[in-house]
Amino acid sequence: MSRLELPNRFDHAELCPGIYARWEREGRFDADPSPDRRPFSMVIPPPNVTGALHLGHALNNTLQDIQVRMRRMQGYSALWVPGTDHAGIATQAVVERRLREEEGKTRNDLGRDELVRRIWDWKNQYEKRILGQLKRLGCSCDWRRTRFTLDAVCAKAVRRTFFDLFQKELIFRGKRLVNWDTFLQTAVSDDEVFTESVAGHLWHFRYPVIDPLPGEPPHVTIATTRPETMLGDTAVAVHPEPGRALDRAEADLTRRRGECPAKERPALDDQLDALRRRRGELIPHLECLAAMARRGCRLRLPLVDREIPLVADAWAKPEMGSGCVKITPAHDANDYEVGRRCALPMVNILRPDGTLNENAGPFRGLSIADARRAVIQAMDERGLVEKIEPHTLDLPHSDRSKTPIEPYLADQWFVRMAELAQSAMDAVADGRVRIVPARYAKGYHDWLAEKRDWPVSRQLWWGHQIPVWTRPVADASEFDDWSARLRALPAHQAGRIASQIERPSGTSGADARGAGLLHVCVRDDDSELEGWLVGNGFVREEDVLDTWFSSALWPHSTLGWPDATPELAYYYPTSILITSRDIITLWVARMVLTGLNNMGDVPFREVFVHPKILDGDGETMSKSKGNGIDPLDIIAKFGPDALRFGMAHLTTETQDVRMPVEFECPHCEAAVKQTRENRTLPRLDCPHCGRPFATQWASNPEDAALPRAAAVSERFEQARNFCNKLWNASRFALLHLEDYQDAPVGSDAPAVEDHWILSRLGTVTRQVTGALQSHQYAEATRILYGFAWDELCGFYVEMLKDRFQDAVRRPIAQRVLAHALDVLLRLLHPIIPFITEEIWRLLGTVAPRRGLTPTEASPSIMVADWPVADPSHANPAMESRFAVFQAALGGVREIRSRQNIPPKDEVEFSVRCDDETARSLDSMRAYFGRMANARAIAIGSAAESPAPNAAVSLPNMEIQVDLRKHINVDAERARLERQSREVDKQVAAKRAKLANAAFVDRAPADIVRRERESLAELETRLAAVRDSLDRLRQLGSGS
RNA sequence: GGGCCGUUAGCUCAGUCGGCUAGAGCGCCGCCCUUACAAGGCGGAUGUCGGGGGUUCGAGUCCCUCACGGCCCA
Repeated sequence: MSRLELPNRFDHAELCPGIYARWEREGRFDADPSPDRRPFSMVIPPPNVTGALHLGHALNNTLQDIQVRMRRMQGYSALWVPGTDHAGIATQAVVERRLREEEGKTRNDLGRDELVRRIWDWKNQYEKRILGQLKRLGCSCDWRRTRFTLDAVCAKAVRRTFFDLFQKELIFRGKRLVNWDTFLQTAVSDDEVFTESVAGHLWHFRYPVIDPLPGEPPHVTIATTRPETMLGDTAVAVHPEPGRALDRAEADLTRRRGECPAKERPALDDQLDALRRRRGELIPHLECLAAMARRGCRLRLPLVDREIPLVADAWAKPEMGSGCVKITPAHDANDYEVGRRCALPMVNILRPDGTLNENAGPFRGLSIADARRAVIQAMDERGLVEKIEPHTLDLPHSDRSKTPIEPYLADQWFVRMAELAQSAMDAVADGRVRIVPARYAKGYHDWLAEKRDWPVSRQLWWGHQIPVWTRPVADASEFDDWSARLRALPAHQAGRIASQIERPSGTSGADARGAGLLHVCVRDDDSELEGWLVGNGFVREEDVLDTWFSSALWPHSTLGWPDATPELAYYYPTSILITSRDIITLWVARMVLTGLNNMGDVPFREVFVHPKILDGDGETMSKSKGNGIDPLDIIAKFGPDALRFGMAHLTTETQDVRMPVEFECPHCEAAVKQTRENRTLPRLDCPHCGRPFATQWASNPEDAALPRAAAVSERFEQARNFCNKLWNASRFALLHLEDYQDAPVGSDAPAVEDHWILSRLGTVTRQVTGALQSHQYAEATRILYGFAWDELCGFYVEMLKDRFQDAVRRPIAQRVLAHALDVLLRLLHPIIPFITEEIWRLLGTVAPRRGLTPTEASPSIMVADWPVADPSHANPAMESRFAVFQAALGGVREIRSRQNIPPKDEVEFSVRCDDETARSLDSMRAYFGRMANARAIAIGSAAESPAPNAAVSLPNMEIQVDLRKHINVDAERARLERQSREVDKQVAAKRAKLANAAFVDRAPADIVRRERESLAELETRLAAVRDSLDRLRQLGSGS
């Protein structure tokens, strides 16, 4: 398209795909190790393939792209590795749900291979969509290096890591209580669990005492929120020293009462009263029970008719419930610990699907809910229910299936965290990894400090299958025998297999010494060796690894580890990780510890944590709430550059950002505010045009047939308008550069405004570079916006319009303009890459050689040099001269506007000021004509006041506009009176401040001096305003 | 219960070392289709900086406290 017929809008929909395709075709995103350049590298936080990207991803990836584009321009070999995450449990859950809904089948109907194949199909579809979204956003990833956490390269890294940790005995298998999702039938980690308060009951049950001695009660009472778990009870606990424990509880409460605010006191008083009542009623009874526990008293567990001990353990709290607590080690985390302390048996009563197993006796086969009802009824029939109270409890739920979690005793693989966690803590503590903003380091540290072993097995089919083969061994000699056979294998000598023996744990009584399970871990994919193991009775572990296990390796697995690739040598550690705060522990911490373990070095030097995007009500956006925005909807409406600029603009140091969401009516394009009420409705009627439209919730055919409204936000309008402004300023430049000739721009020839814009350009370059390098994205956009809009467009371009009419002054104006635009485009490019590339191309057609010392422009702005401020252009004197001009111009414009003088009518004005100011303004006289349709008739200390006039008093000058033709006395008088009051107030405040001896004595001298100057200036101004007012009054009374 | 964060114009947000006569965008009001741009230009109005206390010559900024909201952990 010719420059002359450039449209007045940048057609992003038309142009962006082609621009992106050209970058890709020309290999602009590709990065390879190059010894002569510094490396910059970054791995994408891999979006999971469960669904499409949302606005949070748009923010995350925009910031990454800004960094990598800037670094590339700065001459780094800048690599951004893209990829996606297989998100084991989430993706399998989505595919299984569809399978059930669409075909009525379960995963077992399909079998492992077929289910996994279907999940791959899903993955392929969504990976394509996700990568497509990233491209639409403009991301400059090296797509040749796209990875997937379940691909062959990552698989190799996962297997090698597992093997290494296994060999170091940092991985082990054991029976542990896990969070069991009975719906998905897998263990989930603590991080995949959320708690929700649920209204329930507290059932008080009686367990008969076997052969009570005289004076001992015939039964003990326990309270439970989960009655069905009594089938798995293996003890009842009472505190060993109930009296003392109660004393401590009371002392604690008393202390809290002393420290708490007054309004909480009554509640604590109530608790204290209850405690004291208890002491009288309960303690003798509990002391008796404690004695019974010491003598080895046993109870009869009703319904399953099992003898269980009464044990003494501090977990039983005398201040709570009946003072006794039932112990179900296989189904409660606290009870599990009691079970271990007291060597209790652990009776599992659940099958993986959440129904009860044979240990539940007559209740076998029932679901948990049914069993609960049946247990309550059976206990009631036996007269063993003492009472039932309402009770709210915090019930853990699976984040994936939204069903209640059952604590469940299962065989699991764990990563031992003690040393690994410590290494990751040290890396942040000593600054090898810097977390920005620093406050997030605390959460990282606290989480790691718990050093909780990481359960890594998942009972899923979608994921990295654990590379361990197991067979039972009956005794020590059989173990020795197998150990010898394994040692004889060549693979063993080559260090490619490792073995561990697992002894049964948690059991008591049975002599398990010698017997156990022999686990063999195989380092590499080796069918021969695996065949040998299977042939010798070893069975491969069916479970797969937690997704985070593979994500934890991402910074080095994507670079080819465990192979010693050139990429790994050159690009590792990566320069920075940019991510969101919710995965600092889950992901960032784990990357640090695996990086240290596998590579001996941290995975990244810096972690930048960016804000989260909330909706207009301050809630997190999510698909299930219906308040999310699809970035593609924003791109369709505003363009990728506007989305990116908008994202950068809201990335401030503080935490989160609210983004009011609105539907865009597909009929009339009116914006309809999204509210808590309407955001989940399947259809809405547009309040503007009255016609109905569908939302994402439309499901019935009638609703779904309606046109769908996109969810958008007006917060991108500013950014879109900015792009448009830039586009049009560039159009102006291109139209006036037709006859551009490159030549060096000397230091003498340029005009005031040239010096000014060059000086400002240097400042802006310095500020923007600093802001982007320190992740102050909002600051960078603010500086660029203000400079481009107000200074370059609002002043510089306006002032060139006259010069362009002048053949003598035209060439230098063209050169400076071309240069200024060139620098501005480069500074903006990382943020708004598409439009800057297009303008760069167009600029190249008229001004291929540009700059103050002309050089050939690069073929793509992507490979142009990042601007560096030239200190010799810094010109504070010229900037302050210009500021005087801007102020004077503003004064004239204000008077025009106040007086309602038609723009076509020229006005005359004078400026009364000191000589220095007069010299500054004198050189700018001509510009008042074009920019304010005003003509200066006098400038200087002797400038006469035309009469009548309207005046505005500014620092060091008074502007007076001749109003003989225009006077609006009332408006002028009102304005001056208001101004007089304002200035008077300021003068009074200043005088008071300076009259304060403490201030004058104690404040720094230059502050005091500035205040004095400021007061003098204000006083002059006040006098001028009053003077004008007096003259106006005379005029008014005379007319 | 513990931790982190927020509360500044009607809305969404800046405000770095305490020196402020507190800013931006949107919205609002007035004028203008001026030959780059009406997604524009020029001008204007709008604030108990959440409440209270303290430190200081001086507090939006530092400290304490209360209220409300959000997030994380238990």
